[in-house]
Amino acid sequence: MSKLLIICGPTATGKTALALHLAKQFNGELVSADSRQLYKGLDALTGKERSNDIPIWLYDIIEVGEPFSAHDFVSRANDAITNIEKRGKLPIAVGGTGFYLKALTEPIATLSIPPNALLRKQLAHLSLHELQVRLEHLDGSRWQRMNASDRQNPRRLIRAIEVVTAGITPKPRKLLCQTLWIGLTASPRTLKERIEQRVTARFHQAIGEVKDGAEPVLGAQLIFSYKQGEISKQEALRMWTTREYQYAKRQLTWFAKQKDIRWFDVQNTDYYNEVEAFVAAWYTT
RNA sequence: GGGCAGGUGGCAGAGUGGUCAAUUGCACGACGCUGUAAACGUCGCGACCUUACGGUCUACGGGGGUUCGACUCCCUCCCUGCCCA
Repeated sequence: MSKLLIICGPTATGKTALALHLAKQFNGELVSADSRQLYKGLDALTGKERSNDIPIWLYDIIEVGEPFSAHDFVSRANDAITNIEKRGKLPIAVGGTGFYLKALTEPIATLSIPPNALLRKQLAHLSLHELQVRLEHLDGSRWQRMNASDRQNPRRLIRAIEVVTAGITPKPRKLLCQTLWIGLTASPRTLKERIEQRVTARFHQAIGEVKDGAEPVLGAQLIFSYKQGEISKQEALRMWTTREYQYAKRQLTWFAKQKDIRWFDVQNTDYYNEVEAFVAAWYTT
């Protein structure tokens, strides 16, 4: 059975660096599972890391403003994985977008129901309450299954109505791979420090990547404000760091539910060797 | 030294006699999320007790006063900003 190695975890833990290292050890190629590194450009803003000899799939595949969904990700990632395997190499999915990784490994039936632009446009005018009533009428059980948070989330309600309206749910394509999940983590304090360092180091280059502040990436708006002279560099850095750290915590919340992840603390000086041994044991069986 | 404007919870900033442990935003904490996921949403956020309903205490610069009752009114002191000297 073919294998897929997965490296996940919050931002700024060195996932890509580790993945590249493992790719060299185990003859692999990377498949990025990051919803922002898909964008062309924005290297500093999204913290891309590149390699001269290891290919990284799914970097730089869309323009800013171009729509892209988890479904698109699954389909392109599957193609990449197939391609890598065909050449006898080990695919290594690496990234911090938990939903993408989950969708890739546990195919989701309704994911293949495409967005209905017209419906979305109509529903966009409705109030939260109207959306709730609409969904409850259309499919009471679907409404019942939603939790208190999602019931108050217009985006979720609209998608639910969209799914229910679409009716038939095609069978998802099952990923036939033996997966190994590796998570990188660190204490909150270390995480914050690493984020701060990273953000500071990339600030200068990031300035050049921000045009109007509307780039769909953390920090873009702040950097734009800085360019406009509205806030100081120090403030911009501090706020960007805060945003990134908040994001890291959301990622940790997400991954905490993923029970099959084997976690490694990046503060442990020997973790590269531990990961290598762990992967080797799985890879050679 | 004189005049004016202010001092409210980690920060910003509402509140101007009771319905205020105090609107709101940020930060912070926890969480949810099966086609926007670095997005989107929910909850909590003085202390203590209670499974909960709820209760007790301490708080709106310090002190004093008026009042049944003050973050809100009065006096005084301290501090900050602006203006005049």
